Amino acid sequence: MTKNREVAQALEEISLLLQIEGKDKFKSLSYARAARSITGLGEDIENIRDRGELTNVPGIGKAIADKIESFLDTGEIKLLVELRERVPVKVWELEAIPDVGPKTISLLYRELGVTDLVSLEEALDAGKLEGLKGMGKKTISKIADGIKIARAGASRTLLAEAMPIANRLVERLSRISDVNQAVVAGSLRRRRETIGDIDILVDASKASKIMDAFVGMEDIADVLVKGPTKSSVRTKDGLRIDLRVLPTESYGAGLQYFTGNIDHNVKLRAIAKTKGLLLNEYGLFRNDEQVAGQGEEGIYDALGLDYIPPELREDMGEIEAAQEGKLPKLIKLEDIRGDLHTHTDQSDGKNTIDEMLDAAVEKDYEYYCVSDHTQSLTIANGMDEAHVLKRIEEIDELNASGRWKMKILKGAEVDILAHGELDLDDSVLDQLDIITLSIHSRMKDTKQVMTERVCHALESKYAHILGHPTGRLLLKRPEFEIDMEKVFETARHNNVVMELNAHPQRLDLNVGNLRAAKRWGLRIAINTDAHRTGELDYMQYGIFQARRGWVEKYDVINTLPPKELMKSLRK
DNA sequence: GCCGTTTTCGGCCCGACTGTTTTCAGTCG
Repeated sequence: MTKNREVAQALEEISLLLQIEGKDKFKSLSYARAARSITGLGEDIENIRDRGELTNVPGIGKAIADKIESFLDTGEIKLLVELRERVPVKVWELEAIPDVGPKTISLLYRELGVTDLVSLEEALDAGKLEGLKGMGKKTISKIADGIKIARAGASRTLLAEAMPIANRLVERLSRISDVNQAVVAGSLRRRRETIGDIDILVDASKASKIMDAFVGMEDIADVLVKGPTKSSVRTKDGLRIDLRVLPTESYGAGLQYFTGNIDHNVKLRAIAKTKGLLLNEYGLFRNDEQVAGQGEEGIYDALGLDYIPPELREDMGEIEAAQEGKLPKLIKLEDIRGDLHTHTDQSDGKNTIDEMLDAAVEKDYEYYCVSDHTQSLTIANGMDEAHVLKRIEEIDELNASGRWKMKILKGAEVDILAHGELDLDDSVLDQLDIITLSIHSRMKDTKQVMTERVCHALESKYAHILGHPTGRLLLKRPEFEIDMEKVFETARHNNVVMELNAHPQRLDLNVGNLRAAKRWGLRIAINTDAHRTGELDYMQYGIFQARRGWVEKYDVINTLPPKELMKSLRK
């Protein structure tokens, strides 16, 4: 996956440099489009290249595919090298300044020789920006302020951190009189793993009053934009919030437009055009007559598309599927019948088994698997064989007691050791209901070693589920190097289920891997990995991620009734 | 450079806001 980021960055840089050169606008847009597409892939671009399917990726044609291959083979793209020579500007630094784009960068470079933040600062201090075309006092001071923001770097926020903040905002806005409804839009509504800002849409006829209330809220550090229908602020903790107000008759169109993503919207508007229609945030229009717009459904319908759930709106095939009536029936939270990966205070969890079970019953689960860590994970107080056997006895007694109206399953999260051996003796593994295998050590193994190690573990007859298969921690630790296609193939042969770990910092598998797992005919287990009672709520984030990965109810084993669940795990 | 319900050429989403301008260019989403 690190390669995906590198390729996307290279293409994005080409796009920016082409824009700075100001030659062919559409060519530069193509590179940007391709870069966004790769960013949204999830799946390893190297695997796609190996299958010879690069040009199947939306926005990638022959020319860009060749450049990607060149980058993967040599680490270079000739065009990029040449562009950097012609325009030796550190685009990433300058582009990060708010309100500074290609035209401004071009002007600053051509007129003043500015190539990075340091030389820009020097030019500012020397008063050299004054007198340049379009550079008034306000623009110059904006640039000066923007340098600090560029230095701080773009920050992203976990979905699970942003969602409560956004919900509180929506609630506050809803309470303003004249507001009919307020709702979260943007990447938050698409349930992306991390978000860059919070987008909120308000349905109201009198916008100005709402704008005043919005920018006047506590915790607002800066007002970035304020107009009659649209405002942006930055909160004291650095989060950007965009607010758009639209009247009721445009609410659906506004929601559609504001949910995005850009490529999804662009394609929809192009389809509208072919039908002699105009689509914007006010509605879908034939000449001046509004054909649809109060609800989102009406817009998709009028464009000849099935309704596309927000989580799929990334132009990754969903529009074509909607045209053909082939959209997946996405899984829902209510479909889940139990949690198969949870911890207690017997290893590194914070609550007792009784407390966890009480919390699980609250969720109306039909089964619940207790799966604490095993011995080699000493830092998590992992259990040895004797401890696991004691736990097995205990759970048998709990089940016999009938105190909880659900089946308590005996499990363990068994460490995969250095060469793919399992961290418990077979005689003990044999007595467990569900065994989840996980990597917690040697995460810097080479791709080949890691792949062999995991695949060897999956070949064990005790391998039921592969836990958090790529080991990533969002915004913190990248996925470890591993050939997921090999892993999927081995899992397929050995009837091993892939976990979608629902912890908001993991969401592991990612979207591309979920779709790839589906292609392999693999089944998924959506598990919270809860270490305390409240974390059982993480299931909703797993469902969000599953939906983004086009996962349906029948793909997921913990939607099955208890008997069928156990049957499905048999070797 | 990409792409196809105008299909291998000729298009390429659409509008809000800002600052600097006297009507618009640049940026952003």
